[in-house]
Amino acid sequence: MRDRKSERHARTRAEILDAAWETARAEGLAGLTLRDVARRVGMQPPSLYSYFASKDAVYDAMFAQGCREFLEGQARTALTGDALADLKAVARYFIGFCTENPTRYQLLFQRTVPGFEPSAESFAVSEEGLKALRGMLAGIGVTDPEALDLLTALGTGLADQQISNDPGGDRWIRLIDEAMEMYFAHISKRMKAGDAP
Amino acid sequence: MRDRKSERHARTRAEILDAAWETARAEGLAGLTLRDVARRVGMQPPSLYSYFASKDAVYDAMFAQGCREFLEGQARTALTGDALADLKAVARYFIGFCTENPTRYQLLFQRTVPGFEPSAESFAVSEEGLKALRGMLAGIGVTDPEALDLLTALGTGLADQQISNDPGGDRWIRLIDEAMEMYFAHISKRMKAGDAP
DNA sequence: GTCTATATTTGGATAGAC
DNA sequence: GTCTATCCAAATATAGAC
Repeated sequence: MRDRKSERHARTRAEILDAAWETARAEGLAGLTLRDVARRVGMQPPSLYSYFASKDAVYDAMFAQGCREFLEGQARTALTGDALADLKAVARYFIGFCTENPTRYQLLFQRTVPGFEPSAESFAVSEEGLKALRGMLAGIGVTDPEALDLLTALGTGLADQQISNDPGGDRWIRLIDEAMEMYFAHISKRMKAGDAP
Repeated sequence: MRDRKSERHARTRAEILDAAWETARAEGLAGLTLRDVARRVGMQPPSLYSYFASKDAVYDAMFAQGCREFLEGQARTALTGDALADLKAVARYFIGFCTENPTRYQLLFQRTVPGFEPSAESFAVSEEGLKALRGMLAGIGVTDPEALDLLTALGTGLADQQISNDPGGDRWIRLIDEAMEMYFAHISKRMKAGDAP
């Protein structure tokens, strides 16, 4: 039988989490306060403690949610089998994910929040996301660790510049395809050189 | 005649600034407090106000100092006239500058400090640094805006990954030369294609 | 210039009534 | 579960003595 009570509890929890994201977006991730979150959901600050044990627990829930969103979106990214096309698709997904919500990007990929460390459980979700990404790239044929590192640098660089220097625009998003063509040409040449040195 | 008083004042100011850097490195940039800074220089917190009008003024002085350091290091970067070699030298300088002091990197290039905005004066110093960088790259032959954007993405991406995922190591620093070779091959091809489309 | 004392604000967290 | 009342700590900043 359905547990109407815990359903309601979960719903309210989700509502608070939404409010926390809005607040973080407005005030900056480090500037998040429970007071602001409470005001946004129409509660008094102490009432939040029925849903989250501490402010850090809120950060942790946001972190876990962000990781899940990353995984879900990744599962929806359709691959064709054509290496270059798939490389572009993965890059577009990753950079799109980062730029569409810079606050989430900051929480997940940069470590700039005061004293926050994700819980072991949340961290496991995060690891799963990275593993899935590596799996995708292995399917494309990118398995060499250095080639992978170069690719992640390119991806985060494009995302970071877009967020920092043209928020809301597409100045670096426009360069994704060109960047992937450059990268693909490079690793193709490297592989050939590796076959016959 | 020398003004011993103002010399002493400047010296103490510099000492406080050093302490602020140490504190920021230890507690995180956003976690900087005047209490900690004061303790580190052996003063009571209110005494700092003889040297800085506010906490923001401390951030601003740190920002300006970082920009000056960037400029000075850049002036010392010797170029040879060989485009690829110079590209590598500039990249090594930039990424070295970022990774050798992640706190400074965060203050100058990311915008993650609570409510801090650099003053107009400090911001001007920052602009000068970017202009010098652009000038250097123009000397190498990189003037196309999109080629420049791609290069900055590569540079910040390498620096960012190095800082975030291998602090103190050289996992991405090792890739600088390869990345610049990849980039150079790409823009060479592009230029040729542009000449005879 | 430096100190003590203090004002003020802010924000996380708890106690206990309803 | 939610509220009011409150505590406690931290941190910026000011006033005024020395």
